[in-house]
Amino acid sequence: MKLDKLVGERFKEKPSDCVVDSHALMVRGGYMKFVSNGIYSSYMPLRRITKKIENIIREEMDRIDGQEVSFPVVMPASLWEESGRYQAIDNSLCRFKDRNGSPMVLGMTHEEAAVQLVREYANSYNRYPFMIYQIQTKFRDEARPRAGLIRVREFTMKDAYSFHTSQEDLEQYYAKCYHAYERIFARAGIPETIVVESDSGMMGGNISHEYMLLTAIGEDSIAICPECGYRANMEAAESIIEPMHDDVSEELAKVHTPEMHTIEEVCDFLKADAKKSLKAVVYQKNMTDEYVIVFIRGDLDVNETKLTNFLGENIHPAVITEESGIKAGFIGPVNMDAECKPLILFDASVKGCNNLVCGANEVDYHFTGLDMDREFPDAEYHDFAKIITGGICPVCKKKAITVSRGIEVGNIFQLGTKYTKSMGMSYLDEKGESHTPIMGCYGIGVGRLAASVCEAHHDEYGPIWPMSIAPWQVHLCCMKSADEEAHAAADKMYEDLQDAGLEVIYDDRKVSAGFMFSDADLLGVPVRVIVSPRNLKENVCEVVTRDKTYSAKVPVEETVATVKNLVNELMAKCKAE
RNA sequence: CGGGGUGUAGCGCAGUUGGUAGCGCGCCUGCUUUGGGAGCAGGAUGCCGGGAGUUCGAGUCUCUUCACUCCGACCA
Repeated sequence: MKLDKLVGERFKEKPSDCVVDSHALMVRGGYMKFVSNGIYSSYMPLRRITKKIENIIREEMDRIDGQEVSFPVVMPASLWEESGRYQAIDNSLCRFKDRNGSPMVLGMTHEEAAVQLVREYANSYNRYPFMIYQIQTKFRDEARPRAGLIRVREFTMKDAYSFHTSQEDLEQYYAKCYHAYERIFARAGIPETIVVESDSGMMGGNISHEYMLLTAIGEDSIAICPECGYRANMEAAESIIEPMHDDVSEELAKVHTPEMHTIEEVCDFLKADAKKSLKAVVYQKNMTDEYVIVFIRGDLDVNETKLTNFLGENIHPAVITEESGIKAGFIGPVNMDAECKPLILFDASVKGCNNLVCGANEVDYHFTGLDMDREFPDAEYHDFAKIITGGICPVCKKKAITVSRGIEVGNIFQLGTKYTKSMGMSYLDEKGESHTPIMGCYGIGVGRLAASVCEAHHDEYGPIWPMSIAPWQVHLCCMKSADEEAHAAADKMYEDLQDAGLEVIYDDRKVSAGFMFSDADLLGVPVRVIVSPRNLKENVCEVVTRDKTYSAKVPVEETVATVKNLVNELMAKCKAE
């Protein structure tokens, strides 16, 4: 490919709406163009990258006996009504009507389509297990797309669905997929991706894992224990708190705390540690608006995922009205008799604590000396707290937890029978008895993976693509192309490199060296070959790598072989273990 | 969904008390250049996001609407 005709503009200035490096570099490098909120078109360099990623995924899915299929982007609402998700999912599911007025949806995930595809076929135990997958466009009407390709509304995803006749069989296959995923990320150039336990969220099911690339710009928080290797998404990480119990339990006493609403204000005023306070966090159930108050230690935060899972329904931060009787800022468990009859829950962090500060349910008053065991001997405690850095590891019990940010580049779920059951899929076993098959599902966002690799491997000048997914393998620069001899030599080099089976992007524009090199940096091609009159005088070409770890002057006639070896070497670095 | 911010040339931005629409980069022409985003000369490019209003006159003031964006909530 000649660079002078490559569609898409590279430019110097960082677009003002780019806040993460991968986004800025991919826009500046002519990889993609904004179309609408969370919707992008790709130019050739990005398309070549995603194609290579897709092929790596394909190879690894095929290795574990995946069968590539294709599901529709547009599906009738009736299919989603079968699983109950047409009603259950919020407006991130795009709904519309066709010309006949029939309700339709845009596929945001394809469990329903997968079951629909195989439910008649897979009616006998001897057809199991099997896995089907596709690499295709999804549309999710996300509330807040951000960070370029990291979070978009329309994107390409590999989604796979496996079907099994027993939990053991699912687990066996799940383990295979687990390793296939590790191979995919290693081959795509981010072997540092880690696996964490996760909350399975709206997908239903039990066990699930997320593949995380740790980076400060990540959207997820991950709890990691360096002592024992425990890793979990913060949403799923159990929070263990040592009870704060003083030897002497003070009396419960009401104190005047004028105009003090926040934990900080009250604790400052009473010269108490936030850890010795009881904070009330108020939510409302989405369906009924019923109030839910969680009492938690003052320095901790509520993990809303845990709360949602406990309640079995969705919640939102409460709108506290006059009529509810709740005295915002002065809420406490003692004398709680608000008119709205809130559901009262206690987080495990306050279990066994005494001498706590809490609201008195009376404006401008708090209690001191709250003793949970004395005041609420029958209270039940549950884990609602967000795990914190320095927290106790749920596995090895050491106080070693660190919380880091990460991008979720892939996930795997043990779905169970949620979709097969609701959609009436069954098979006959060897005794002729009917059973519901068990499913697993496995996703990877292709564009997000490309952006993640860029995020992990770039410098201030541009991406540094791993050889396995680089848009081209070799970037050939002809300096001073007005010089006929140099231009002719570069043209020949272009032919020779291509004849050797290499993917070459060739820049013979009559532009300054700085301009040419800046464009090359933005394209991030791993190997660069420079032909110039100066080099030709010595009968050499310069061969350098984008990551600056290799630089050599090579005799012209040896250049192709040298480059070929270098490409192979760099490709070998992108191998799975 | 809650709270901020921004909409002026392809991109980045300036535009004062309301009075002829500007700068840098990029683009086009020519000449000179050429090893890390070159120089000179000339040139093209605007419904000042949309609508309504105030005014002799609106990029500027008022109202309204849309879009984008950041923080938070949500996220198979």
